[in-house]
Amino acid sequence: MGRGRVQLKRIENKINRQVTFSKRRAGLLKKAHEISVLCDAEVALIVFSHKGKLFEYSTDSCMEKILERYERYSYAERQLVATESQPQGNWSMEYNRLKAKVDLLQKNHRHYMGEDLDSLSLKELQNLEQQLDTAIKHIRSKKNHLISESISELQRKEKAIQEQNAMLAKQWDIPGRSN
Amino acid sequence: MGRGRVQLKRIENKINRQVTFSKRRAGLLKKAHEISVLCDAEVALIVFSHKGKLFEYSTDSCMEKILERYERYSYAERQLVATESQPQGNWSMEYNRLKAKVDLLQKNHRHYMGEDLDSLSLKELQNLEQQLDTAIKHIRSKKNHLISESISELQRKEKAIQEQNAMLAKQWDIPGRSN
DNA sequence: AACTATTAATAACC
DNA sequence: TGGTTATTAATAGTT
Repeated sequence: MGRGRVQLKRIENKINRQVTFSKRRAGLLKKAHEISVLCDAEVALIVFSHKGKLFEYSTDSCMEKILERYERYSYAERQLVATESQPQGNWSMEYNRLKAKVDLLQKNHRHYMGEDLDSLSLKELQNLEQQLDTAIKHIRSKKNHLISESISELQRKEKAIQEQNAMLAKQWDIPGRSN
Repeated sequence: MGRGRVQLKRIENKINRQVTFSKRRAGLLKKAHEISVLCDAEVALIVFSHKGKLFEYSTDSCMEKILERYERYSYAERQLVATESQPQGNWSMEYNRLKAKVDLLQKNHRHYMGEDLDSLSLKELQNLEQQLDTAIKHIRSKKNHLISESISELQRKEKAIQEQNAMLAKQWDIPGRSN
């Protein structure tokens, strides 16, 4: 949508790239905001320019909450990445980062325990409820699976014992009773 | 860019909102990808639908790296504030202690999400179920409280408006009509 | 899921 | 950067 089509490849001209970045960035942030409002969606957008400058948009200016929610969806993978090596450079910074993470997790955990709910909005409560509902379904299904497994295990044992009993009875029957 | 302008406000029609979400989401992801390629930028985009479904785009499909870069960026600012209570002695030890704590919390959290249940015994599953049951009761009660609060707030407003209407009606009635 | 009349975004230019 | 304009791209309403 400009004078002439554009190939989807890195713009080599530096000036041109910078100008396009600036314009498209504005457009992208605008569209992110629009879908967020129009469709009642929660959006987090992070853009690092080629030079490393940060631009961001998040619904209700609440990036951390959205990232936290995102992490809920992908913890299993995140763990592998996050448990990598130790910090190279600034210990103090990395320490604070971890500490903040612990705080976040603890706060989140309290929510999952049904505690400290005062800070949550109705929407957030509904999300939490739905999440817990799903979790409890998984847990019940797992539990029932375990129970039915142990029942069939017991049944198998019972059957084996019965067969053994029958065998034993036979051993007594054959030479024994005749009426 | 469609037949007629569109107001920047939540689309109330549910079907319409869903369709618009689907279309705009595709557009947004496309634009995110384009700016990423054209301008050699690093982009992370997270979208939760109204119903809570997750959609995402990230440059080189590497969301975690970008989020970590983001956190490094934004924690760097908080660093100034957070430079209080830090460990006195062995950084490495303290760091590992915290890291272990994070791992534990994350593992625990997954259980609360109904994930990674294989390692749990029947007894543990039952405890977890009971815990979640309690939590969900608290959450529902909090939610209902919020809802009923907002209902009585609305009723109060309604009443006030009705009174105002009555007043206005009176002002017109008294000097006006004689039949 | 397609279609198309419109609007919106933006590439090139200044 | 910031503004203008010719074009293309996105999409709202419709089928």
